[in-house]
Amino acid sequence: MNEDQALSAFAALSNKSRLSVVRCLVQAGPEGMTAGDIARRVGGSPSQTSFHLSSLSENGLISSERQARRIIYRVEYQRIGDLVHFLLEDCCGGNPIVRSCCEPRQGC
Amino acid sequence: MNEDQALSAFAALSNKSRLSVVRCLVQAGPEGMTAGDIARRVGGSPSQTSFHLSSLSENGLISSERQARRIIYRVEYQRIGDLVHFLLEDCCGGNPIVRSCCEPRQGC
DNA sequence: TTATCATTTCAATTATATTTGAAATATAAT
DNA sequence: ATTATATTTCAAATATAATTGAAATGATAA
Repeated sequence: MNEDQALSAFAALSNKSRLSVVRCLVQAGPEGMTAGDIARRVGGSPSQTSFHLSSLSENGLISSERQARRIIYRVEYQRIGDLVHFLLEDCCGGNPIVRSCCEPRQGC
Repeated sequence: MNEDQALSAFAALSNKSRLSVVRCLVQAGPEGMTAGDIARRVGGSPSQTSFHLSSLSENGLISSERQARRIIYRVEYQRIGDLVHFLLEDCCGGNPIVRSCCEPRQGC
């Protein structure tokens, strides 16, 4: 992941509705969730939610697949991992304080 | 770190100038860097840079200390670590793919 | 093939963020 | 005291992002 991609990914995650979408999809797991269900769950209008889903898709943080007339969205863990990696290595030079926050039980 | 703090931190890091500031301060190390030097380094006007430094400070991503007529800024690794932790645990539920990207050599 | 459902797209509005340059503040030097 | 340096603050202008509601698209069912 390069700098511009990281900047866009940070922008995508800096919006409350979009962060909710990501969390929804993490909860939903590998089956994913349809656009309509996501909209209902995060409490947004269809067009509003579609706008946010596009933003997350364009950044590769989620992916989509058409299934009949629904569109199913799924979280892309690898891409979020790439962002974490960018933050740790490219941005913070592998600093041990930051890296220690990746351990489950480490008081961060 | 709570959700609102994470949202603000993502917003802070989603700007090119501000991300440059953070990288500058990582390079500078524990001695930190004065506002003026940061401005010159990232190629921004004093007032513009001050605006971005405020944004990063308010989010706790950097800290400042007055030294005579200069103000020295330093990166707050712990806070960036907290954000990484939020992304890994609160947002992604400790997903192993994301967590594996914290390892230095793991192809992320 | 007409109607319905799920979603996206678009243009207009509203809201938020950033830049700009001048003025204000704070500290130090002459 | 006056001047110079370092930084911030402020208001105005500009740029970017988000919301809204109506219309368009795509897929299925009657």
